[in-house]
Amino acid sequence: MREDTRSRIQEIALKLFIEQGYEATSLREIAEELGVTKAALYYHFKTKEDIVASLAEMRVNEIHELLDWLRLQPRSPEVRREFLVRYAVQLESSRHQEIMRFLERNQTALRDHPTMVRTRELMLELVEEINEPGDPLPLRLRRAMALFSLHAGMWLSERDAGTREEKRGATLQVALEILDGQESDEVTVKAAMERFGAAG
Amino acid sequence: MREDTRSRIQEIALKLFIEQGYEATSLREIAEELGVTKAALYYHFKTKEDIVASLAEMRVNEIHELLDWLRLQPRSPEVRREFLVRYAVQLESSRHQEIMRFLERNQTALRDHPTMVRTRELMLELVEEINEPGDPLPLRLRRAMALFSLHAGMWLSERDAGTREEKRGATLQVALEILDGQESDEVTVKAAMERFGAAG
DNA sequence: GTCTATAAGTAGATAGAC
DNA sequence: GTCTATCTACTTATAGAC
Repeated sequence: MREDTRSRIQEIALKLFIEQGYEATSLREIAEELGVTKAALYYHFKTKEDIVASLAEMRVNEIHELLDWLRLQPRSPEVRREFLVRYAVQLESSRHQEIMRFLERNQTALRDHPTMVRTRELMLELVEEINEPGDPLPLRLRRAMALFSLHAGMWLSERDAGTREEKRGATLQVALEILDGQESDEVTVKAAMERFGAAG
Repeated sequence: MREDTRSRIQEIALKLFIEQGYEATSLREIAEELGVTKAALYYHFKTKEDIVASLAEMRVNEIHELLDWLRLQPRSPEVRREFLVRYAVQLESSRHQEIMRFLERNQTALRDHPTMVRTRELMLELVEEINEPGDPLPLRLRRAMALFSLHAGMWLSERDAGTREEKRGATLQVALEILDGQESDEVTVKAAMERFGAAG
């Protein structure tokens, strides 16, 4: 089947790109792990970059969905919290978590890649949407950091003690605390975490 | 002069490693930009990895200094704030800021490099030192995030509006807010920022 | 300290048989 | 769809002249 080999290539490439980096992973390695020759890869993907593009596109679509939703909402504290929860839920989806890891870890190598440029643009638009035009710099920065902390939590919690559930709960809690400047009451955080848990 | 060429190699290598990535930068490029041949590089550095090691070592030394200081202090809110300020001051030193950018952007490529492993270990020890053994996970995570936000602020503020002074002030302010859970009064933040400004 | 020349290997990519 | 064989263009690294 055509689609099967294609997606196996994506799967293996993604794994190796995360482990070793994009530049350090050769098509030979991908082919070997798949049990075929390099030439076979070229039937499914015209170039090495095309493999990257096919992976990064999935992420672009996800962010775009979120951005479309956000633009239909008014700018309010409630929407910002809801947005953070939605973003966290998206991060939890294991396939997209891997793709994001790949994108994060290969930022420099893929700097000028069109899908990469698009991803950065969309992320900046997200940050703009959760801020009001006249907001002071520290407030803008703090909101951006709240979003960013969901990413950071991902890698920090690899190491720390605790179950997976505890870690993702803690990460979301901290992100919400940062967003609201610690004003978020326990009830709000608890409610958000329940929604978060239900979606995982 | 021997030392002169050696440090010019480091300087150019650092620049190219940041711009293009470690793997994507060849010794030919470094040599060309320096105006010598590849062979000349090999007189100063045995391998490409040795150039990296010489760069990463500077960072290791800086973190170690901070860790040594931190271990002599009691674990208190004041010390944690003071630590954040010291860390921010270190980040401001332009040479080390570049080295850190290099390390951040090439994490995957340098994953197994000894100096890289050492850097990660030291960072984790710093995080341990600003936490008490029995602290709950969300609190631990938030403190780690405060430290991390100083890094994030570095790249976020590349884009945002405002002067360099405003940006670094805002970044430190946000980091302190995250650390204390917004409890830090204005006076404390102002005092910290003044110290920060004096060191830049 | 820097050069020329070259070794030895790998990369991404293609042509054409099956 | 996958193969073998091959091309071209690099790469890191070394030997030895100046």
